[in-house]
Amino acid sequence: MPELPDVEIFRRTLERYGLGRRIAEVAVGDARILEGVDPAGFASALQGDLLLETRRHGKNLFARRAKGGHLLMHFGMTGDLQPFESTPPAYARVVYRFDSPPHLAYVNVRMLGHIALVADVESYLRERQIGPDALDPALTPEWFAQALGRGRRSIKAALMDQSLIAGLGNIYADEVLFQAGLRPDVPVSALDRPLREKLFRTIREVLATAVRCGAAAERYVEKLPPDYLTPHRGRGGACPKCGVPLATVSIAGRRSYFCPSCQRDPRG
DNA sequence: CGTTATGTTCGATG
DNA sequence: GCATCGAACATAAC
Repeated sequence: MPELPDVEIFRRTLERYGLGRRIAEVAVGDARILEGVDPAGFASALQGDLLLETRRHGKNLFARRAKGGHLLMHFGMTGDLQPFESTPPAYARVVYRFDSPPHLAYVNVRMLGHIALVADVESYLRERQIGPDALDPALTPEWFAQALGRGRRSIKAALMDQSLIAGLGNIYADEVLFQAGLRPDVPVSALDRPLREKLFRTIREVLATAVRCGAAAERYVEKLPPDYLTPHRGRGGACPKCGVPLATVSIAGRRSYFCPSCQRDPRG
């Protein structure tokens, strides 16, 4: 699930159920999800701690700790953050129990994400070379047009590059390009300034819409606007705008779905 | 058994 | 240096 809109939903879940409540007990179901800390150290650090505020940056979720520093959760491809009353859900890798229910479970089937304790958010983002958050209000179309650069790489690869702009993954990069009417395999060098600025506005609009719809690509997909590509990806889907069968192409090792009729190469 | 999946990283290669 | 590609990680579903 977790791209920016999904992680934003997780952030709200954490804010609602986890903020200002004393952490009574932490259970690590699988130590491999922890980064830079062992289960005992992780549990004892958080036991008796309070989470004071949340922050999402791209696909990363941070929570500031009363004891100092931040809890970081990254969700990989299959992560989730779920409240529960008494029995943790399946594949709960870390369980945070408060003094009373509801408690919170970090769920992750494929274990591709990670959880860590970080001292400073800005340093962490710098070390990992994570670029500005895609919904950062300070970003402008002019900035994006410049940041895209002149390289030969495809626009789809650029949109998924977290060091350029953080938050888009395979699903939403496809959605943005669909809404912008651009083929995913167009090299960034083929995009002129007006196209770049339009693309930036589409990024903001698509992400904001997905967040507003409470959209996690899988569970809430039916709540997205009817002309969104996302619900039609896969299994011989058709374009929601013109009905033409979707085409696919492999870019940066990921499958891209696009409408061969609605999405164009600006070079013709 | 093979293929695929919402992410990231690393080594090899062009 | 830049960009792409495949593999790796780990697990389930078809």
